[in-house]
Amino acid sequence: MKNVRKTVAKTKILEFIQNSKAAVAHSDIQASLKGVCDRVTIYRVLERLLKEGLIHKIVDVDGVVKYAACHTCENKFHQHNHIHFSCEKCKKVTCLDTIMPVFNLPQNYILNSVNFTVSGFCPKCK
Amino acid sequence: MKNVRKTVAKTKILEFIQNSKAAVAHSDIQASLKGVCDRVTIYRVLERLLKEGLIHKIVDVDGVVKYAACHTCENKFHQHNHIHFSCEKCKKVTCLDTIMPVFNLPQNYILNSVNFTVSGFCPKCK
DNA sequence: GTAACTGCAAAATATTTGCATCCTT
DNA sequence: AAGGATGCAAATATTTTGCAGTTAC
Repeated sequence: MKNVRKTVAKTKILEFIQNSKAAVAHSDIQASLKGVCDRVTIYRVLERLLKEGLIHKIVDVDGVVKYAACHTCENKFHQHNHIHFSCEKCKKVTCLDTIMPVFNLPQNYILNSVNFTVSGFCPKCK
Repeated sequence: MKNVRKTVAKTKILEFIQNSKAAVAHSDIQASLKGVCDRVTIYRVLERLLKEGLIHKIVDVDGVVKYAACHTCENKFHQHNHIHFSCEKCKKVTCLDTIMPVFNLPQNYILNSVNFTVSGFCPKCK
């Protein structure tokens, strides 16, 4: 088992993600932590945070990769089958923890994980 | 209104997509049409096919962009709120036209489009 | 002290743009 | 003939990798 270390970069990046109401892209982090750490370090820290289960990764409708804190995840059990809402105007991606889509896969398909993204206008932009 | 032309590249690319059971990536098309047309042409043709509503674009769980024919779309009305299934073993993405997830957005959110991707194992790989 | 982490350079990928030329209508 | 489509070169963007030096524990 790999040792997990607490570093400045990791702390700052995690704080930034946790303090953001919407999911953030690599470029958002880079802009916010200008001078604090390298582009590459951000990629590597994000990878670790994902592996440690502190954040989750969202690929939004446009193919932009974003990250959000795992507020709703209890410990090891990641419950990511909620919907991510992507606003077409302000471009913000938010996790709609409150609703959960209902569906059944056809026979013989085995479900592992779910990535639901819907887009439209958020309450502020509508 | 822009004029729409029928060209060799366009015909071949559309055929290839329509004959594929799973959604295809740019690289799949390129591999299949080696020598027939340029990388850049493929990008541009895909753009046109999208605009003309003959194919639709899927960003899969890994962020890979894929394209599939619009079998289920009647003319102008694109009904893309079906689920895309991404197999973790064979990496194929298929459209599950038969099922439709049920959900309700929280108040004041306006829904425009939907992108549902689930992953796991397809019947062949399970 | 050791293994994890970081920064910098560079490679690998993916996508876009400009422009001269070719082809469909 | 005219304007859309294509090929090639090159720019841009995004992510990954290698490696030497630094830091957390």
